[in-house]
Amino acid sequence: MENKNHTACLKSLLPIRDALDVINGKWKLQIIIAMSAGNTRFKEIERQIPKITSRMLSKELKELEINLLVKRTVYDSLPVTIEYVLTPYAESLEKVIDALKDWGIQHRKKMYGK
Amino acid sequence: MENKNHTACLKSLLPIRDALDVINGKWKLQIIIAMSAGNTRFKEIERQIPKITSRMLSKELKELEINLLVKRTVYDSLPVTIEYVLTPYAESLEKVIDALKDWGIQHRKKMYGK
DNA sequence: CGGAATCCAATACGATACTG
DNA sequence: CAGTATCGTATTGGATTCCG
Repeated sequence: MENKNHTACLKSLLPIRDALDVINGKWKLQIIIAMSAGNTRFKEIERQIPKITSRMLSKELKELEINLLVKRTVYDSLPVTIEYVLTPYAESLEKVIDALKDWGIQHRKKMYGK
Repeated sequence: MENKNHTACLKSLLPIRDALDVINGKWKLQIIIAMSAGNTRFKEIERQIPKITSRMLSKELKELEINLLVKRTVYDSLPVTIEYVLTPYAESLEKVIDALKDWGIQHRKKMYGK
């Protein structure tokens, strides 16, 4: 970081905020994880995530859908069923998530001893 | 992400939250950028960041110091001067920041067209 | 089942004034 | 200069109830 110039760094603030907004919040990553484990139905996902409320799950799924990470499909069965699946695009987050995880792991060691 | 198992993903949530907590918020990265440009004094940093208040700068600098990213030094000059510098440890954030920036850039293209 | 509506609590952030 | 104190606002998340 120190070897980059100021204006170049400033310009990168916007995309960084974009990225943070997408994955931040208390539930987004937990939802992605629950879905990556194969859960596709609203109630299924809800059961996988302790303490989440239907209100928050609904809200977060909408945001993930807007950001093209989740696809929502309504099936015309009786009763109608609704399926949530991660899009292939969601895999592009992997590098970001891994970077955060790696840094988080070593930071925790540094802060609280290994 | 899809090819990892659920419990392994769940375990990574804690370090990810650690990392996000450190860099999240409206000002943290702006402060780091201002400091990486060579600003070391409180008022200097404040001037580099439009709209930040002394209250927020003070609060965020404390948190960055707690997380070992910033070193605060009091010099016994007259009047006393105080210097803030990024620690070498702060450079370890580079990979995280770059990953966020890269994803953010391509996400913005995907969402709003190139 | 898959939510929406309403209300409430906590936290983040801002404005302003002031201090050693 | 380098902050602190106080207050107000805004955004976020939670609890509960209800609906087709």
